[in-house]
Amino acid sequence: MTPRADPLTVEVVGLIGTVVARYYEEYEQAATEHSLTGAQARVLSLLSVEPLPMRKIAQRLKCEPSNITGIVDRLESRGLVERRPDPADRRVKLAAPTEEGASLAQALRTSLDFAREPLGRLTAAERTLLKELLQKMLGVAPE
Amino acid sequence: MTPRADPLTVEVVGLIGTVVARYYEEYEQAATEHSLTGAQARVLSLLSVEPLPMRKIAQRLKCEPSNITGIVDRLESRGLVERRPDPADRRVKLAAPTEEGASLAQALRTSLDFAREPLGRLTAAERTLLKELLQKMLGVAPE
DNA sequence: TATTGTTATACTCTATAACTATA
DNA sequence: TATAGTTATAGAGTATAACAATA
Repeated sequence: MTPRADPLTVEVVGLIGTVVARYYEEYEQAATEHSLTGAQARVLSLLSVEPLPMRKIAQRLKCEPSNITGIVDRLESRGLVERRPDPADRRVKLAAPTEEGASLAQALRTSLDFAREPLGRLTAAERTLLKELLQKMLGVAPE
Repeated sequence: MTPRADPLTVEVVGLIGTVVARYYEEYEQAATEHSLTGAQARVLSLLSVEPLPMRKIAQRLKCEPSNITGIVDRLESRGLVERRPDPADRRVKLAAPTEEGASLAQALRTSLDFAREPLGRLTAAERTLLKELLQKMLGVAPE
């Protein structure tokens, strides 16, 4: 019983597509301004929250673990990330941002103005309403 | 005067990020199910609306025109797209979907259930509200 | 035996620059 | 001379398969 071709749903889907396209463009642009590819920026942002095993990074990015080797290699060669041994399991390598990597991740977050600039057009009440609608749409428990 | 670190805005930005990630995953998955890459699916979808000169495709995808040559080559070698001369300008080649390409584009649209399935969780009134909020956020004229 | 990370390979996407054929 | 499309090239992301080290 999902809504199909009704004009309202089609229009909302189109709007969401526009949001997605704009978000992606701005993300890529922000990454490029910091001399990172999109994939590198995503990995660095992920690691700036907490160091992760290579395997976990692949799971978060939904790609094969073998790809992560190259991405982390490039970040490491720029001194933004380092590989640490995991004391609990010698097979595991934990990727962690260096100080420079952490501050670059911070700068990246700051320049990600998307949704902050457009959200400026909404009042606080409207933002709250949007939050609730997106939560319901995504099936996220409000609290 | 854009809202910065207030918790509400941060939360909405996070939700939009989730929507974007989910949309992209589902788009890539739908493309893969039809043995297309994401880029090929985007080009084919674009052409299914109307045939376009190579140059225009690049503008729409925001990439260099030289990339389009290869993408259209691959679609053409699978019989999904053809290059037609433009009667008005012999430099121009119009890329257009074949019958098979058009029906594949249609199938792709149908399997893009994102936003249709999640939107099913919203009532018609809520979808209208979401539409209006997104329009205001994107600076789109309501009509 | 199973798992972690890596290597090797092949394909696609990407930007840049140089080329061709038209305009 | 300018523009449309292409080719050539190099770098990056991707999946697959096979490998070494460790569990």
